[in-house]
Amino acid sequence: MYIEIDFNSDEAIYVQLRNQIFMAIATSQIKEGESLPSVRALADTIGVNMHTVNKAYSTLRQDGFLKVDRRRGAVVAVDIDKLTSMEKMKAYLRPLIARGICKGLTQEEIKELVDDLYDELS
Amino acid sequence: MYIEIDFNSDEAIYVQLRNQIFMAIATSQIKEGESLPSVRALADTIGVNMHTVNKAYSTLRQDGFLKVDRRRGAVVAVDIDKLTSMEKMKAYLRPLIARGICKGLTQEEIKELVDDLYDELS
DNA sequence: TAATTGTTATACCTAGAATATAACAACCAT
DNA sequence: ATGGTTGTTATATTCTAGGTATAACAATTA
Repeated sequence: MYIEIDFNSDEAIYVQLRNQIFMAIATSQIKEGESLPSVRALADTIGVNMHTVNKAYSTLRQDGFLKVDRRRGAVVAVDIDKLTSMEKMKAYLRPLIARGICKGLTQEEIKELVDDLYDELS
Repeated sequence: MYIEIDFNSDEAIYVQLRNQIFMAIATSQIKEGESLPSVRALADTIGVNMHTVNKAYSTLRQDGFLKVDRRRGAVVAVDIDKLTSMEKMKAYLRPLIARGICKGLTQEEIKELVDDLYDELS
């Protein structure tokens, strides 16, 4: 699993970490049932504190992407709840779509971006 | 212009403000060339500090949504730069799409959300 | 002249992000 | 059984961002 953190970004490290794990799961670089590196190991390889990784893992667990097994560590286990997922996605999407409309992006242009990204990420 | 701030949200006030102005412009509640309330007036009506509104206006100006005229205040003036807008949209969208793919959302389901939101916001 | 415009400056407080140690129970390999 | 590793929790510290509070400025407007 390739993780790259931009320490000059205004985005929190644990958020960058979370997003990259999203992408790793989406692209099947990590598959359902497989283990993630231990919090200490990952913290060491990317050069951040253990607690920063732990926070990323904790939020991923809380949002239904990981389950924690004492003997196997953090294991990919995605809770599928389509209704909730659609609602969340809609809420996240709303300000982005509004921004795009202001900037003159058409409905088709936005959906082309979705197509591009969906291909890129699956 | 109806602005509603959730003071219990984890989202920063100036970000909520920014997003609602996006939506107001997208839905033509405020139109190109029209003035927004003064920073002091808006701060007063929604019950926050002047500088919080000023920060929202400043970022909107920096991102090409407003132009500031000394005599007319903050005026809606959207800079259309489709290439940059598409790139930004793609960057914002990427982690969201990844999240959706993990949760089992199909390409069509996501595009339906885009359709719904585009209709709602234009 | 008096009031309002965005803007800037300064100071303060609080919460969140990140780091640093340290310890815990549970597990596993040797 | 010992030693090392797992996630987790606790405590403390530093730094930054968000928000508030006054105050002042030049430019504009009534």
